Amino acid sequence: MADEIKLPELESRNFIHAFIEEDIAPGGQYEGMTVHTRFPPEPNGYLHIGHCKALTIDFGTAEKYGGLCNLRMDDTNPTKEDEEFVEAIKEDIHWLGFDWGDRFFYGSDYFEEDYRQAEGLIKKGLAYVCQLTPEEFKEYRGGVGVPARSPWRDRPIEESLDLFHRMRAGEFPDGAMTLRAKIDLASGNFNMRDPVLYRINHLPHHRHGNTWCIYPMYDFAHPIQDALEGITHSLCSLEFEAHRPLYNWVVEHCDLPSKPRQIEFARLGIDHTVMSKRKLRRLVEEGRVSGWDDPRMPTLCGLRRRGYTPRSIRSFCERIGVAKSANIVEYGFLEHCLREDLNETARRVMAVLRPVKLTVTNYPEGKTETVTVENNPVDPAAGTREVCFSRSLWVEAEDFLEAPVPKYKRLYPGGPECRLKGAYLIRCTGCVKDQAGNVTEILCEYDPESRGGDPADGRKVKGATIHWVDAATAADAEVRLYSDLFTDPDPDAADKDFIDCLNPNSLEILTGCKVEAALADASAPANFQFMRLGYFCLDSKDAAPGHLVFNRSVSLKDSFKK
RNA sequence: AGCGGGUUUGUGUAAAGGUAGCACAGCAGACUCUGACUCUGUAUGUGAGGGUUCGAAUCCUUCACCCGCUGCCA
Repeated sequence: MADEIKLPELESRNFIHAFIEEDIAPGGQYEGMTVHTRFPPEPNGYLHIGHCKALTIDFGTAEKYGGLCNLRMDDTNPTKEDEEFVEAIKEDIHWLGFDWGDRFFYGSDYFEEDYRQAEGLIKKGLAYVCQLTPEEFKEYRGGVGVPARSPWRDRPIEESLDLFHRMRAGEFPDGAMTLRAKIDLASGNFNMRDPVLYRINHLPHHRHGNTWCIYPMYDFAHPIQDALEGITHSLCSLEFEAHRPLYNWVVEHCDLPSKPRQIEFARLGIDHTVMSKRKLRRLVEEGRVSGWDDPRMPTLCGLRRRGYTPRSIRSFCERIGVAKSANIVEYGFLEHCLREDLNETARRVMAVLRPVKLTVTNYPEGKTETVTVENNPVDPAAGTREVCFSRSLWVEAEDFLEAPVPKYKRLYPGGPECRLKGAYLIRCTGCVKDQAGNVTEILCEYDPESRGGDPADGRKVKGATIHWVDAATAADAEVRLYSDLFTDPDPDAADKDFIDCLNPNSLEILTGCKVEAALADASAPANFQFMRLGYFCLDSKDAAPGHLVFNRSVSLKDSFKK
C-alpha cells in the first residue's frame, strides 16, 4: 500500500483541465462521464523525475475530476522490455505515494484484442499486408512533397487476411512483411502515410514467451488499450502530438467501447541535468555510474538514495505547472522543494565536516557534562537529545578566521561572543599554528554562567551560533560527497557527446570522496550523504531513511569549481 | 520545404476582453540558539508591426524567431 503523502492544496488549473471541463460540460463529448486517465510506462528502464511530472498529471487529473488512474505497462515491443523494470517501476510509484489500487495492467494483455481489431480493419479494407523490406520501406517512404508508395496497397482483402493469419502463425521471418493501415500515402504528416500496425518479431515476450511473433505498434495498440480500459483522457507528452490524428483514426475505425481523447503536454526539463532515458541507460551500461540508483542520477531511486523525499519531489512536480511550451526548470527549484520539506521533518544532528580543534581554555580539564539540544527547532515534537560537552571540541574549520572579513561574525581573535549551540557562550582568544602556518587549534574562553547557551544576564549575543562535537566521544563517520551528474554546458545544446559535458567533479566523486566527519550524536547512523545546500542525508539504501541538517551552504556554481 | 506545435521578468507558471499576479532565483533590510527557517521591502516581463474595441497578453492580420516529426521505438 502506498504511503499517504500529504501535499499542500494547490489552486492549480491548467490547459488540460480547461479541455476536460469542456468535454464533461453539457453538450461536451463526455457529458456526464467520469474522467479516467492512465500512466503507461514502458518497462525498459527506471523511472526518473520527469515521470513524476507525468504521474502527477495523470493521477492528479483523475483525482481532480473524481475519476481513477490506471497503471499500465506499455510492453508491446519485446526487444527492449524486461520484467526487472516492472517491479522497480511499481516500487518507485508507490514510494511517491501514488496508488493505482487494483488497476494494474499490461498492454500486452490486450494482444488478442489488438489482433482481432486488426483483422477487422483488414476486412473493412482499411489495412493491408505490405511486403516491402525494411530497406525498401525506407526508400518508398517518399519525402516532403513526395508521396510514399507501396505496391501492395491494393492487394485483395482476402489475401491480406490470409497473410496476416500466416504472419501470426510464424510462417515468415522478421521484417518480411508488415500490416499497414490504409490512410494517406501523400499526407504531410508522415505518421499518416500508411503507418505500420504490426511487425514480425520472433523474440520471446517477457510475459507471453513465444505465444506471439507479431507485435502491434504503439500507435495502434495504445488507443485500443485506452478505449478498452475506459480511459477518457489519454495524457502524454508533446512528441506524440503529430500522432494524434493516427490515434483518432484508430479510435474511429476500430470497433471500440469508447472514444478516448489524447491531450499532450510538455515534458519536464531541468537545467544541468541529463534526463533522457536513452542517456541514463548509457551511463548505466558504460559503467559511468554504479547503477540506475546511483545517487547522482535523476532517477527516482537515485534521488531517493540522495535523500530526496517523495513529498519534495511531488511538491516540485505540482508547482512547476503544466503547459505546452518547452521548459527548463532551474535545478535550484527542486532543491528549494527539498529544503522546504526537510526543514519541517529532518532530524538535526551536529556534525563537523572539516574539523579543527577548539579548546575551551578555562573549562576544567577532565570534566564532562551533557547538554540538551533540540532535534528539530521547527518541530518541538521531535524532542531533544543529550550531547556530551568538554574542554576539547571539534568545530568547522571555516568557523574560524584569523583575520576576519567584513560581516564575519564567527570566531576570530578579539571577535564577538559566539554561542556553541546548546552549550555555552565563548569568546575567541587566539589560535595555535603549525610550522606551515596552518591553524591547528582554536583557543577560546567560555562563560560558565551561560550553560545551555543563554547568558545569565540576558545580554545579546553578537556572534553566530556554532555547531560542534565533543572530541572524546565523537563518532567517526564516512561522509560521501555526492553531486548530481551536472552537466555544463547544457547537454542537449552542445553538438558534442553529453558525456563530455558531465561535471568532472561529480565523476571524481564516484570514486568515493571521503571526508572525515565527527558526529556529535554517537547513535547517529554512520553513513551519510552530503548534499549541496547544507543537508546531510542518510543513504537510504543502507539504513532507514533520515536526514541531518547542516548549517552551511554550497551553491550549484561551487560544484563546478576546481 | 510539407505537417504539427510554441513565444508572459533570470527560470517556471497564472490572468476565459477589464489593476499583468504567484513561486523560485536576485538584491536590500528585519528576526533568529543553524549565516538555516521566517518576515518585510525591491528591480526586471506580454517576440515585432498593423487592426477591432471605451478597454487587448487575450480577438483578427502580417511578420519574426524557436521546437517537434520523415523507426517495422515508445
